[in-house]
Amino acid sequence: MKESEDILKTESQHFIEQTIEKDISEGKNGGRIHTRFPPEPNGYLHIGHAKAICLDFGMAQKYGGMCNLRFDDTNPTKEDVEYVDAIKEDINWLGFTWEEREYYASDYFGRLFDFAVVLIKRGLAYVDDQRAETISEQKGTTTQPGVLSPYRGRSIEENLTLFYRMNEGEFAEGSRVLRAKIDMASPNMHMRDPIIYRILYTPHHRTGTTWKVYPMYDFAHGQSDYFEGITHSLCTLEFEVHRPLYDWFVDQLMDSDYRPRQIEFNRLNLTYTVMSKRKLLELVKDGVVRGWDDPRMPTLCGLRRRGYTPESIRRFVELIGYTKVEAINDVSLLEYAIREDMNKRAPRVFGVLNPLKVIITNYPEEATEEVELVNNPEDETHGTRMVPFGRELYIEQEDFMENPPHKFFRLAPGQEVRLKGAYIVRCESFKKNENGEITEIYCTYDPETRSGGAQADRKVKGTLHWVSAVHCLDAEVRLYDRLFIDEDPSGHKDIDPREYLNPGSLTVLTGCKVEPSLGNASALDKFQFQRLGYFCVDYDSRPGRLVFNRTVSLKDTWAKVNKEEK
RNA sequence: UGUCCCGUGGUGUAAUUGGCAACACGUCUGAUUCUGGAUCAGAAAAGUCUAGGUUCGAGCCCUAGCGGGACAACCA
Repeated sequence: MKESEDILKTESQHFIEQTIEKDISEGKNGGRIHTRFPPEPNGYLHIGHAKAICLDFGMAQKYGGMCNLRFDDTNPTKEDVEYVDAIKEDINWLGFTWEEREYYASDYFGRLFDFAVVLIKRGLAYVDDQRAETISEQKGTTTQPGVLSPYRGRSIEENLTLFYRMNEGEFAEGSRVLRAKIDMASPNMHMRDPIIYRILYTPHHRTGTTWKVYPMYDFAHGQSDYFEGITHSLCTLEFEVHRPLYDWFVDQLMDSDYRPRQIEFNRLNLTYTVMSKRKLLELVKDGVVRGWDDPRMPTLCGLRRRGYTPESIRRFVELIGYTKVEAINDVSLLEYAIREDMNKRAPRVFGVLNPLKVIITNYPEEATEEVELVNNPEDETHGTRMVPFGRELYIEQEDFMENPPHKFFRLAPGQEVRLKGAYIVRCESFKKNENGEITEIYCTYDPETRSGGAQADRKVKGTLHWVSAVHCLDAEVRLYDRLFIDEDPSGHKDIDPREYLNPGSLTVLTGCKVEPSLGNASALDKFQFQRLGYFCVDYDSRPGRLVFNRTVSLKDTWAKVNKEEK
């Protein structure tokens, strides 16, 4: 019954899928689907871009189309090749490919220039000699129409000559621009004779000094879509008001039934972080974080270093969906996505973050043995491993209390716990130093309770992780917390998000102890430190000097109970 | 005193296009467990921003409000 219901239940589609399917059914563009992902190479990609990437490439995949990678490199003053390579690496890492279709808006500078000439010849573009401030003033306001530029009536010949001369380097930057002649009274500010070409002498990272004039975004994007045969140009909501202009240029360009259309969706916002490239750049420049790939950054390289997998990011994007509602998504959903992924895949290991020495007084002095531990209880195929056990061990400081509260299931004087995979031990006594800090715990073990042994089924409340003191490896562990203490740090007018920085966003722990099997782990290897969370080997890690990043903690209901009782 | 976009449990989304408001996360129970994790079973939680209208029937269509956002870069 339930199964048939599931089958009958039509899979729900978001509004972009619905639009695309409608276009297909109406036979638009011959039923062809072609999208593009168009980053500007002026910074690193962040998880907001991942949302766009999943859509652009995802729609192409789903509807048997193609997705181009196109660098929107129309502003040489802000762009650099450094970013081109990083962007490509991140897209590939996420699991998408543009095959051989790697394009640049700068590839179209010639065609764009020719198109501008066509517009001039049709009387639809003119050279304006006024300064930026004057043009801006004449634009009017959102409630008042603009005034016409005194240069608006120039002859076609004069416009043509001036535009060519602009590109020959005869005029200073800022002295002249080319504008489309549309409507200075339009309620849409973008239609009030938008600037389409400006003079720039900064060399371009790909075209060098070939060009002295560069097209503006609005004069490059739709046209590039058109040149590439893009059918669905998906972008974020803030470009909604640009759409009439996009369409206006396409109208001038069209010479067949083919036409690209722009569809806008909501940008990704995450709680407790900032997402704009500018603000992220400030964090890097100010040294608030260690770089673009700092594990606290929402950049893809940062998330990668933190231990996030491409699968978890794609899953998160799938969970939040695409709408036109401006929402702020909870980071805890992103954390859910990585936990869900790692739970199935990450090998379980023992790591002790804040070690406390335990001595098993009735265990033979020099003896050592190996116990067998399951690598992943969620997946038998991961097998088992042998972990050394001995008389002296380390457990977590948190796992012992001299005066335990009610319902504390761990070690305390007279209380019993299981050391996972090994024996049940009872705390008999402990030692304190002159500061009153507990330095050593003395336990006895019950040899019959070894896992798999005669008394193994004896029930105790708690199970602890541990490492053997003589065998374990030292490690540094970096714990991360949210970068900001405010849910929406950039959502307050006139307040700099940096006012809300979390001073405790990074905690570096040294002298942590991990089991010996971790000795040859390499960068980005991922593990579950049992009872603690998911951890990932950092790029800084070296044999003999291991460094781990905590990706995310395990859900900790004990911590919650504790907090509530406080 | 403009134009455009958007208002559905705490959060994010869905509702077969006008037919009993569903799913996920989170929360709370209980079972189970050699991870206080995971897993399994169950529960609470919105009557769809407001007021009208059309209709047998409105989250969906219409009107008017209210609230939020985008737009006046030689940025993208």
